[in-house]
Amino acid sequence: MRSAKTAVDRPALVRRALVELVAENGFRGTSMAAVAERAGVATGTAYVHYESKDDLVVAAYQEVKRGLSAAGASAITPTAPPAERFRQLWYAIYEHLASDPARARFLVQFEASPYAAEAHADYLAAEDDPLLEAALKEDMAALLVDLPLEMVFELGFGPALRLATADASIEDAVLDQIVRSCWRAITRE
Amino acid sequence: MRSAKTAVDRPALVRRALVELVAENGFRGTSMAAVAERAGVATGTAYVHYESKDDLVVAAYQEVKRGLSAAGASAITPTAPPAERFRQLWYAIYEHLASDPARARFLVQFEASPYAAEAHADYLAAEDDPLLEAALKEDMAALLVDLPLEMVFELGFGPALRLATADASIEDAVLDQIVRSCWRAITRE
DNA sequence: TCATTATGAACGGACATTCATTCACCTGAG
DNA sequence: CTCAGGTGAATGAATGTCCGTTCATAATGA
Repeated sequence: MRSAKTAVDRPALVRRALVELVAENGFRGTSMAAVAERAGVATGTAYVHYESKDDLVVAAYQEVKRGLSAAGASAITPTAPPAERFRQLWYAIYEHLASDPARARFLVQFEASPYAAEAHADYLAAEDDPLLEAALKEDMAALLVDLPLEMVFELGFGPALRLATADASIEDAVLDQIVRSCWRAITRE
Repeated sequence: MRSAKTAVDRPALVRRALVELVAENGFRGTSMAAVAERAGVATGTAYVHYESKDDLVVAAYQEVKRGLSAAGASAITPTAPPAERFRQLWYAIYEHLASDPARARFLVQFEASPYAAEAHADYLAAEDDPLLEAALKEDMAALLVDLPLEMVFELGFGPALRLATADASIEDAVLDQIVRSCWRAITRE
């Protein structure tokens, strides 16, 4: 607790190794043995901190999502008008992910997988994405298209996620245009 | 005995079973035994027609993609202006997938998976999406944003794919708005 | 010392793949 | 028309590998 040096956060190493390996090889291609090796830890260590592979996967997902929320929340000016808040959020999410594409690739695979269905249930029970949702709500809600919130997120932020998946960097002018298009996609006419 | 005409297309049954099971349970959750059972054939039958599970998965993907191209191609009026051709294509793709969400869910998972990387190589070698690409090219190309073709597809048609994943039907007015937003997303300002 | 965490060999089950055998259907000789 | 023989498809039990998980034991540190 005192010295920062001796304390190695092994659970964090394990989560990070999982995210990287899933990004590289998919869920089918990443074994717990490989995760442990990448994390520099013994096979059994992951099971000291996580009940099962699924448990670890969900924990890693939640960590990535929390990081995303934090990056988003710190970028928002609460007093800005909705379109501007959306732009701030969008950029923050894109840059957070693009600075570390492994997270983006992990997210894409997780959200396409049946893990997402399970995690979604827990999620709704525990209030969906408190930070991001709060940032969108209230005055913004009146402007939004009448679709399930899930689809609003997909249309609004899905492209940020998927663009961050690629290594190629994108010019700011093009990004600007894409952000505006995303905003138009989720906005009433 | 019946006429020889009654022959069942077992490879097609196997591909279809794979698509359904992957849509329901993901790649991790679908075994070849389960695929065979769903298809109503023996375990070994799949291996008469496909070298491996990967081979089957890729074959199923290509079939779904061909179906998509066909649906798109038959919906296009070659003489219509680009924006209108895009709209026709978008609707055709959306309706083709929404009429059978298993295909959409399979595609989403396939394209997020490491299978996609392999399949992509074969794809580029064998000319990328001949029908769709041709529909977009020429007079349309000049209007498009300067991004890799892959991203143009993602921005332009990704929402159609992901919307088709849900069971909830969407009002035409909303769809119309989304199509226009997709067009704006891939179009120069 | 005691409690907590780490270790990695070992276990059991699941899964992709194989293969010896059976089946369905055709061919053409009788 | 019949039927022996040939061909490829179909079968499903068997095989070997991989992988998630466990656990007896060791290290760590308070």
